[in-house]
Amino acid sequence: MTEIIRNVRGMPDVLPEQAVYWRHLEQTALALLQRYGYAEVRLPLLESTELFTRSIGAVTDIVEKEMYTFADRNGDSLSLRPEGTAGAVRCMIQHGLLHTPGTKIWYQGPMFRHERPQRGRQRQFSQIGVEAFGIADAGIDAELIIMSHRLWQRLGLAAKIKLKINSLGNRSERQQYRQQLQDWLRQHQQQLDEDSLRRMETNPLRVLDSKNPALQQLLAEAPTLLQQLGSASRAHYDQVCAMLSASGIDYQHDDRLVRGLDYYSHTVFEWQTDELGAQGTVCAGGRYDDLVELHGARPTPGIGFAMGQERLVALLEQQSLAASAPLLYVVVQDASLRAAAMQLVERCRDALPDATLLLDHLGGSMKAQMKRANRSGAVLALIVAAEEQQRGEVSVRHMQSDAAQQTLPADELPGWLAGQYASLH
RNA sequence: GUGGGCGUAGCUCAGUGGUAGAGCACCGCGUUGUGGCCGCGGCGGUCGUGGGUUCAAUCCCCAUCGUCCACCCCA
Repeated sequence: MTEIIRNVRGMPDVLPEQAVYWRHLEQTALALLQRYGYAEVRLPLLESTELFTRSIGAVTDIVEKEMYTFADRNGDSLSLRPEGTAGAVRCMIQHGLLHTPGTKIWYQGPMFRHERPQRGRQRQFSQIGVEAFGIADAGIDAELIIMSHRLWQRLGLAAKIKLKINSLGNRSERQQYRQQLQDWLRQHQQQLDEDSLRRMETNPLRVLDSKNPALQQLLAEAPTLLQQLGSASRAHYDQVCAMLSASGIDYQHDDRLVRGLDYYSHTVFEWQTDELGAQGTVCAGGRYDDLVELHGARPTPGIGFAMGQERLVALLEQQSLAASAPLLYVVVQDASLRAAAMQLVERCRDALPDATLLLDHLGGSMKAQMKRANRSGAVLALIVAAEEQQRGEVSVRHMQSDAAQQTLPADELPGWLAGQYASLH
């Protein structure tokens, strides 16, 4: 027998039952983003590899070992996007959209990282990303966070998701801190584990993320970024915090929140849940005031965040989403009546543009068809049979109540159905 | 990339060194033109794959692949 081909590891299918939650998430998010003035962009999945090495940071794991990179037929190095901000920035610069300050965009789609799959982590995963360009004021930092909080509320997830924030300061403050932290870590080398010793050299800020409990205790004594901030950076961060407080947003300042990507500066934040195991970050982002300049355009501040759709869907699946039942399921006595039945259903569809009307195409005994009608959850079953047909009539059976089956002229069916539909809504 | 758990029917799982079972699902019958509940019957498995031990392996051993969880990384 021919071997059955499976999906590629880490690239999962979304089946109908789950897709309902995806739709719900995307529709809810889209409506909210529009209300805050964000415009949609559609970005390619493939970009020049250099775009990512330049913006994400050459020594990050994402670039070093997680990108799907390959040579195009002409030899160019291309990569499947491992995140969305780099492509968004590229797009904005390329099309001159940064000349008008205050451009706000969003995008949605799959990202790719070659990681070992585990709960809440796939090789192809989807994000909804949001970016605002050209706004230096702390108000946009706060608004982005407030907007995301509003989304959690809309989705009924607010109680499960907590906000952590920190400031990484500007480039020079961060560099100074990096040096300071590295020195401090060196003094405590003998207490560090293998991973941390490695990161101490390559990316010392990441040591702060360690999950090793013994290390966490030690790191509580380490110098903090906040202490290192100059007055302007500190004022910016304080403003963000003040605006969040004023809006009633609960947040927790976290000295160890440093984010994985190199391009962040100033405000960084993560929305986390403890209901998804080890991958609890459901939405994360921050400022990247140097990124546009890094890509060769005029310096332009930026800020954005990305939501992990799989993770949010996993939380949404804990609640039930009422699927709307079909109004009608059409049962046909024998195949010779199917054409007439189809015409009748189409007339009904003309009269009820929003209702779900199903015609049985599998045939078989009426008993078998009625079983399918029942399983479909339809409110009504329409029976198209020879005897009624000769009188120009059809029968309607109420599947969800004890009401008696009734017979009515086929011509009156669309109008009668519309009445039934109206009484249900 | 590292470590651990698990791979038996479409799904959830039980089970035994002598080549397998349940529940659910699916199909049919109990109505000559009518669902749900109930009863009866049926379909469905190279027990992940390859090798080894054994008279004999789905069961024991090894390898491999897949999957899940954690590390790592991060949405």
